[in-house]
Amino acid sequence: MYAEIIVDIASEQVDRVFTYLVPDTLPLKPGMRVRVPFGPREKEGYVIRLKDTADYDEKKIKPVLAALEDYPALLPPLMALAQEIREKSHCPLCEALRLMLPAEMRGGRVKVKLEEYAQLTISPERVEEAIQSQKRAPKRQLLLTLLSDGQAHPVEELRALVNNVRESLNFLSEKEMVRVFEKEALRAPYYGRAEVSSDPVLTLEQREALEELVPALRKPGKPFLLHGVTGSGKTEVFIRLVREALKAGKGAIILVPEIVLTPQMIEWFRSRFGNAMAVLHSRLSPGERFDEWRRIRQGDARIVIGARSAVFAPVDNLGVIIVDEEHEQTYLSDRFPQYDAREIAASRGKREGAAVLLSSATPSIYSYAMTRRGDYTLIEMPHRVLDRPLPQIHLVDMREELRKGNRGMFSGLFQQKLRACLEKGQQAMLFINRRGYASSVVCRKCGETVKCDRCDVSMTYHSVDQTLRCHYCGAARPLPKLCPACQSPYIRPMGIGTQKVEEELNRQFPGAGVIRMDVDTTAGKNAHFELVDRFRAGEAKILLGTQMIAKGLDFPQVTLVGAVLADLTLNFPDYRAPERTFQLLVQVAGRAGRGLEPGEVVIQTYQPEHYAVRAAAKQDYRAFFNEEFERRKAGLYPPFTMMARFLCEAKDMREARATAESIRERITEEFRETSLFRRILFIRADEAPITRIQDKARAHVLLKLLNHPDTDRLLGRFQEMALEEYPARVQLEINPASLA
DNA sequence: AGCACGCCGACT
DNA sequence: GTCGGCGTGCTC
Repeated sequence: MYAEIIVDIASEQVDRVFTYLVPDTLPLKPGMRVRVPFGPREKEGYVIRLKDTADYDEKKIKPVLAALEDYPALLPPLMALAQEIREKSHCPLCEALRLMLPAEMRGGRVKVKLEEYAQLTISPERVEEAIQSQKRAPKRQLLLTLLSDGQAHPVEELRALVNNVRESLNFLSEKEMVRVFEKEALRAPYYGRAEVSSDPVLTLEQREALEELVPALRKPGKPFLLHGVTGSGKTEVFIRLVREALKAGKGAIILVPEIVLTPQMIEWFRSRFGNAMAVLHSRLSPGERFDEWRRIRQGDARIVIGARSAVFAPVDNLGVIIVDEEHEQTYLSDRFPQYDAREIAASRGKREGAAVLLSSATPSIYSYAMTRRGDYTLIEMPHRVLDRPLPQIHLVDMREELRKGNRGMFSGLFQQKLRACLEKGQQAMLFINRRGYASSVVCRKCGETVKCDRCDVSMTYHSVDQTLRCHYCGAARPLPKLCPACQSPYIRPMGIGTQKVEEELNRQFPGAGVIRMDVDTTAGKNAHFELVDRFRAGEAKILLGTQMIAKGLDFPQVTLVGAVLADLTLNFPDYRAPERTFQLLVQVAGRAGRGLEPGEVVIQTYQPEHYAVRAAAKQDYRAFFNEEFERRKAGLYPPFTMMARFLCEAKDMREARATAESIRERITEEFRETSLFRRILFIRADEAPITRIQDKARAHVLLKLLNHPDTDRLLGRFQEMALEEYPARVQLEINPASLA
């Protein structure tokens, strides 16, 4: 018997199967991980296929050395999915396969943890007799008493109750009254005990949504898009749908944007499903992640809740994949191989016969457009549960404030509302989409901003430790006293970020208590949970934060929400800026009025007439969609077109530019005479907006293409070009999340 | 990805 | 003479 094996080396040159001999003693199955000799050394590999004959010189064929697990780590549908990813993103198969496994599993960096247990071997009726026989050994008597229920007890637990437990156990196991054995232990991530809660009564909208969704568990079809306003009870729909899947003997995957942003989602699920649920996200320890993965693989956990990569969780007999907050950018992978978790969800759904449900209060333009085309089925939930009103939204024109002589960061209206809110003993949330203290440090004499010398982006001032930090590479250095460019002393922080707002709140509202949540205050493993818990407990009245407070949080005591400066996202040089601004403002506003008291929202902006801001203030998704859709059609933006970008990184800009230039020329030459060329709306080679990141010079070729059924073929050709030899490292990106 | 094999410059 | 530079090519 022979096995076709992919060796775990991420290189185009070995991206093909190698034939190995399967020893008779080794029961291999496709999907198993193995250890094989490869050239002069040993490597890990994946069994792709077993076969009876070899199509390679048999004298050269070496045998498989060992299996790394006694079960296939890769399920067949996930192997097929890896093939699909290889073809789509033109990466070596082994890199696609790696997506399906916890990273630490490769190279044997995590081991199965074993735990010692002790259990009676004698029948329960004979325990009393045994205890009597140990009259002169009270520790053995105690131990026998503890074990008298016949259950297996962890030795660690017994150690706390009995001194010298080892000695007594040794004696009792020699006398064959007790046996000691090892069992696999699972390091389960634990976030405090979940209360077991009962089912709330469903609203009419929730029931109607479920009537449409539940049949799809048995007869999947098109993906669904659930458009429900904030607070409409989408989570309860997910829970009931997952329960129906379980009843049908199937599993479920629930994707959330960034798991640490939605501790409540986890708690809701945990309180209803307990240990049937596994959690997968980047903040788990390697051991925890591996054990959660194994619980899923073994079928002990049929429900998986997790971030983007959980879409590859080894759930057998999958019933449904839910993508919550489907408009979020986090579903696009930023690492190679690039994938879109929503696309993968759709592909898995189709391949494995599972229902696919995308959900959002502010669907992406792409997904909503798909419902218009009939490719997705739209389900709407336009009302909040218990008929709670949507919050009242006030738009404040900050130019007007300036004219009135208010040069502070808070408008008069906001100050007044916040004061009233605090006086009533209620809580407020404040959103500013920039962390740190100030946007940048500017020299007022020469106008120079201090930039990171490795990355060419402005550094941000952090007042806690008086440092400048680069938000791209994390480099930190002290605030210079003199301008690096002109040596003048007139250098100072400009603009606002969370830290500066925090200072201002503490100054204007002393005693209210401010909790700040941004990447700087949530570095620790449980920092999010702790901050959220402290705010929920009322320890502070104001929660201030970046976008991480905009989503998924549910604080009934919050009646006021403020967006300090809505324009920050609006002014990004990106065609998605209006979409992002609209989504963010609606999500932020949705944090208000989730309890008994109605909520109010104050949006401060310099562009109150902008359609994204206006639509957000009216919470009118369709108005926004229609306007944005027309704008994209007129401006030839996605989904009508697609962007392709060849990012070229090299030691110096000359090399990076030369590479970009030669790619541009090759494309122009190669396609000039073909019909494909007419679909290229523009092609441009240029330095990237951020010219250096981590000391690599960056240039790119940007292409805008009209969509067409054979666009994939064209992209395949581009991909081949990107793989050729250049002085710079080249990466092809399709519809990149950022053009930086 | 690694590691061997292989063909040309400055050193005990 | 030889030690070693890293360019090309192979790994079942």
